[in-house]
Amino acid sequence: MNEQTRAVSLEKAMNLFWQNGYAATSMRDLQKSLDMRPGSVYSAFGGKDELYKESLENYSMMVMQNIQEGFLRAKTPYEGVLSSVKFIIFPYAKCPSQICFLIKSVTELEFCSPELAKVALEGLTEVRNELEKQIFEVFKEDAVTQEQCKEYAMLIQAQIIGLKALLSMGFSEEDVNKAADKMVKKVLFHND
Amino acid sequence: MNEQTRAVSLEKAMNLFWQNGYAATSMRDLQKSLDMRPGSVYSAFGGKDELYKESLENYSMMVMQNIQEGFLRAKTPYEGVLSSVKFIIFPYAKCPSQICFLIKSVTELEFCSPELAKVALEGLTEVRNELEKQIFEVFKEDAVTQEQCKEYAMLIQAQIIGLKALLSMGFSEEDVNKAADKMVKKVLFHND
DNA sequence: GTTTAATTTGAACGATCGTTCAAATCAGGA
DNA sequence: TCCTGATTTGAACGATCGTTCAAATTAAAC
Repeated sequence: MNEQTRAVSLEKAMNLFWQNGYAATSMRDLQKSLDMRPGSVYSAFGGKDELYKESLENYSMMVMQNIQEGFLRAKTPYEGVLSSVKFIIFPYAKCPSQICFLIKSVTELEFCSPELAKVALEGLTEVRNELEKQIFEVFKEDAVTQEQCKEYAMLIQAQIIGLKALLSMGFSEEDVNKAADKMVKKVLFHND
Repeated sequence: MNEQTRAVSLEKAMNLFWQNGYAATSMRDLQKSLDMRPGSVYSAFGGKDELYKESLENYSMMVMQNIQEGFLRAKTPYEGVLSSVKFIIFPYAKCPSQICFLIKSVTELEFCSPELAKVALEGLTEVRNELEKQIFEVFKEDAVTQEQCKEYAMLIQAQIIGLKALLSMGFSEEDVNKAADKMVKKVLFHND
């Protein structure tokens, strides 16, 4: 199996896991979606756990790449942070789930398979660290400590998770989008 | 099976489902935890889906009862809202998971079994409506519309979900507790 | 104490799970 | 064209899944 088709297959596996979760996605579902026979899947990716792990890493990489590029494209650091938040909340058109794959994984697997949950947690930390760096740029000319930016990043990440949950609960993209603007501003600029 | 022991069994089932999720909790796990034979479980609760549904309803009831009582005990409406938020974030000592059972259910089941997800969504709506009522009391003497309170309730619920996620991500109760105070205040009082 | 109704038991069912591996197929060099 | 090593195939394995139901046990009524 060449590298190109492997990447396409991994994308498909990720989408299936993302939508249905670890336990509810069977190897047979994956075999069907990837159009591969059992043995081929095992030879290309190892077992279910390994495939899930790669899916998580693939997701993290995708998010990191997009928020880094989005930040560079933005006119101001603040707009950059906002674009990162917006990308994670509204990643792309045909998303298999409104919930971030990493959070969904931690939620499902924190007790059943801590090793996989740990991989998801590492992804969340990576993203949060990137947000922290971006937030630091917003306050570059002010006297805002790294520690403060770390706290902001934590709060922004919590906002993202909460706002995405609103989408799963049926609130409109418009409502959530407005709420995102409002909450990011409140976190970063209303400190009394 | 009498009513008392049935309630105890339901509590145990809820805790198991809450911790491990729907798919990763087998009927055999439940049979062991409830110390009941397969047939007895089916006769008392029906199948797995019905038992899960009852667990969700039991959770919603427990949360509703606690936030209603907490609000009544509070000295001011604002402290009442805060106590509701705090109860959902830090419900009780030996909680099977940091994530709210309702959100965990929606996350896991929104695609695999929409009927169960719908029950969880109804629970979330019920809680949000109670929060809205409580928030309305905070602004009783100001000119704040029902519509505005509805939006606040939505945002507060998003905060709760995000902050609880921070706990699963390893942040300390102390950090999350401080963040909760801060965010509730920002949502309710910083409108510019 | 006997009979009847209600409840509990646990072996068993068919389906599906993740995984394996001998056999079939394919690709490239001689 | 034949050989050889790599890849792909899919039937099959044992384990476990949710669920059933005849039989055993318990409770209630007389």
